[in-house]
Amino acid sequence: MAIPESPRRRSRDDVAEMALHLLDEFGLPDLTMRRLATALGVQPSALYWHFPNKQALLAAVSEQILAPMSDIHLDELPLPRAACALGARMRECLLEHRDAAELVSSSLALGLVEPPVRPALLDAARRHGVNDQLAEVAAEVVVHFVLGFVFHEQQRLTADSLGLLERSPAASTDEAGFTEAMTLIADGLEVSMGRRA
Amino acid sequence: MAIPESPRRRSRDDVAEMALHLLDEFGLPDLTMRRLATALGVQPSALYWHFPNKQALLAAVSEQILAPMSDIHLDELPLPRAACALGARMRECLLEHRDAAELVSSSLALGLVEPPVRPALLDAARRHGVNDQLAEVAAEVVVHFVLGFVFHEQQRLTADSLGLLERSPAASTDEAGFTEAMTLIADGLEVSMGRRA
DNA sequence: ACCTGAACACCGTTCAAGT
DNA sequence: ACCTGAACACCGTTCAAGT
Repeated sequence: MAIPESPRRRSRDDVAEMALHLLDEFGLPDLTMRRLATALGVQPSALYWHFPNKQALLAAVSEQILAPMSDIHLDELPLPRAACALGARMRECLLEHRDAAELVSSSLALGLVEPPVRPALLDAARRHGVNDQLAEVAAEVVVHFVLGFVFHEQQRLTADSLGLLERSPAASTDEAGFTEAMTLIADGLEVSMGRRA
Repeated sequence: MAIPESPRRRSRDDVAEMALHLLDEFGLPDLTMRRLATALGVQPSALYWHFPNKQALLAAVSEQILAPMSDIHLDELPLPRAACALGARMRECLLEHRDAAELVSSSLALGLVEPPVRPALLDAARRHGVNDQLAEVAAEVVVHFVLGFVFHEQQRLTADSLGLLERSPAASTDEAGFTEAMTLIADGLEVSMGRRA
């Protein structure tokens, strides 16, 4: 009398979601198409119906990671403070998921994902009558710095979870270095704004 | 009568040099241990006598790429100008070799290679009586920004050498964006120095 | 529309054994 | 000291065929 389980088919989103899950559990090097297929109860070739290739799949995962970026509200923050806030938020998003900085970095470089912080920063610039081009430069500096910084941070995380790493001086003193660097960038931004005004 | 060619053995440096050559010719994804072995006329397993693993080999290649960093002379340049000069030099080094930014980025994150610009920047700071810690922050910002920027730049290079890329508006307007960003960083550095003095 | 089965052309790494 | 030969345990991707 039991209605036979219809063999549930997967959507594109199901696949990306499972990929993110595997990323957190096993890390980027072990996020393979074959592992992902197995986790979904499917043949590896089935994934190629949903995505043209692995890079496209990884781009979808990148988008998931960066999705929380859009519910930040900067209100009337001036450009330099907005840059700081966006950089900090981006770091938080990346730190939520294992190897996220490396993954997003490559999706971004390949142009498969839109640079985060850019739209919000352009918006903030316009509200305060600041040149678009300056906002573009700021976005580039912030995005690259944050990705590089967190990349480094996360590699160290997995390195000493692996037991390597001779010196591990308590937890990370990274937090302070990060905000200090973001302040430096904000200061530079302020000077540039003054020069143009 | 001919003296038989002694089967020339390879040094560690020979291997790294050939790897750099293959990197330029075929790019990072095609720089495999097997290809490298073939190019050297040797079995893949032979490489593991010279290097414990592929990452170590790639670190040696990274060092070659960054080697020209050390023949820059900053003389009496103040810290912000030194940062600009070092960033620009680092970009030049990276642009000399295909996919260099991606490669160096990962060697650096793994801690297998020493951060370029850092020693020279610390030196410049000391000569001018600037706090070490500020030089550290500056080094981090510059290194991460340059790597991220050039990574992006190089990915676009290989992307449109591959024929992809819908819009290719003449050559790259990257040069201008880069110097502008470095100036922004230098300005921030100057402000920070002022605050501490 | 969504997936299977089977194959193709590769990978990095290990290890006993040779010279 | 430096390398061979052979194997192990994998990869991403394609494609005809199934339902």
